[in-house]
Amino acid sequence: MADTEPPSLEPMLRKLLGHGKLNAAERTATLALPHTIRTFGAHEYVVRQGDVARYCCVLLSGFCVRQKVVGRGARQIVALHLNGDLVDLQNSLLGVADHNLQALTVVRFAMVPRDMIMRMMDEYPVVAMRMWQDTLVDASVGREWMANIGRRDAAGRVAHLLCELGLRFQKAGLGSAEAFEMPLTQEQIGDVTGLTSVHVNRMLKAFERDGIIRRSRKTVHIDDWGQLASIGDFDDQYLHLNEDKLALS
Amino acid sequence: MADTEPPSLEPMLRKLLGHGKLNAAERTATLALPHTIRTFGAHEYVVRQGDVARYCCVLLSGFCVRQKVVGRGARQIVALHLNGDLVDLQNSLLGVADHNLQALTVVRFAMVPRDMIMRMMDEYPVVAMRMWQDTLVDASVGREWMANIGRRDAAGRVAHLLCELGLRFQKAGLGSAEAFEMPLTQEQIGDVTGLTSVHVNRMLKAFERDGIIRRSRKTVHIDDWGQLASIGDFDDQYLHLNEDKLALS
DNA sequence: CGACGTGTTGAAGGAGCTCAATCTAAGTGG
DNA sequence: CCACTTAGATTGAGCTCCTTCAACACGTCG
Repeated sequence: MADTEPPSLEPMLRKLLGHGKLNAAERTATLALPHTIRTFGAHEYVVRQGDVARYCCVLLSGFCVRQKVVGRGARQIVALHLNGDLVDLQNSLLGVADHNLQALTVVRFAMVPRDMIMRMMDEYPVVAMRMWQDTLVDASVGREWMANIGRRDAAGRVAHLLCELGLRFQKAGLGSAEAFEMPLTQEQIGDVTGLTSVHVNRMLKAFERDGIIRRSRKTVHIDDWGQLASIGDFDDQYLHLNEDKLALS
Repeated sequence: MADTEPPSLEPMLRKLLGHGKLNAAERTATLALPHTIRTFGAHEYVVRQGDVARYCCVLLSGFCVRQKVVGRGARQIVALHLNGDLVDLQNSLLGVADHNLQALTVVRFAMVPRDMIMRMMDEYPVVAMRMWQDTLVDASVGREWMANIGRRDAAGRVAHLLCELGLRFQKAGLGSAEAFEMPLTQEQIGDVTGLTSVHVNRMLKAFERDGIIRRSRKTVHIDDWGQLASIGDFDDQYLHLNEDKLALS
């Protein structure tokens, strides 16, 4: 289980460096965090609502979502994670998970025990700060999704999501902003945007008809980014991709 | 301006203690955080999207909301803050505000410079941890709102919000769960729930007709909590009100 | 090859929106 | 103290965007 020889946590370090500087000692300590590697199958639940969370999961490969189930079965996806994301710091620091964590594809995690995060906090406050910032970016994305679901029409919601995916995939090295492999089914796109799969389909077809996107297999090509961004009222500021880190030491 | 004689930050300390223990030194250091007191009028913007955030605001009295404006004018309220809340740690740690902070009523803040939070982080990691936890609870509420907006019908959304307000007001000492003063106009309730003010009105009237709630002036009485919670599919877990703090030292 | 998950399409209905008028309460200035 | 103003609440009518239901197509994988 324990598998610490290769620098498994390198994707996490890269993510944290995206939020600001870390000195050599901090970088070393980050990579040295004890962890185990675990694999989950597609559709498998990694954490269930109500579980006591003992691990912070660093996503090494694959895709997973955080989601809540309301009333009788309807599902809302509240976050989408890819490559290098620190998943479930949220839950693990609050003790009891208030939502589910589910794998979309086969997924590989580096599981870091919560206690180790706490110790890191004490010894390397700056590293903790970077982790904190990461959860804040998550929250920022969440706020944008809220606005997306609450105040845009169906076309806007889907367009906005496509733009976001493009940029995030590019950043994660999984494609370009204009061409990437869609990890979500149309039903899952609906669960992100608060729509039905049927209506998501109609929106996608409409974009395709209008020459804004093209699809082949699972690949999405965004041919007219400008128009898609306009329909989705998309402004990437909320992703905090290119923050001026200087402000934060 | 500087007004450090009375323990202005006491509400913040109380909030942080809600997330876990702090020792005497940590409590003292928290109360000793340098800050200035500022008052804002109703409807005034405290922070605007795009602003460089230099302060973390502790809400001493009044109500404020965090909100985003999409496309041409539609507004989505992404968080509601009352008494003692640490507002805008989110923004202040990320540098550039990705949303607006607006006062609903006359509002008094203790403004703590961001640098002081950063220093606190170094010297008292446990205090920083409690602040982090606070932002995580904010995020948890945000996720529930997302599910509310995306996957419940209009009656459910409004009912859910009323239940949440009741519990939060009770916790903040501003009323009981069954009777509190509504700080939001129906239009603002719409901006929280992704509905129009007209439809919010119809939902409230329906609840009143069915004997679930009563309203007089701005006061809301919840007469049938069970039914309201059922309509809103309400489960207070996401508010993390009574967490088992023992888990976190 | 057959089955299941996913995507696609049509038709019909309804939940919530838009527009607009009216009503109420709480100021505000004279 | 009262006329006037204004923000917010209330109500109705019509409409539309999105859902629901249902059928069918496609492709991938056993």
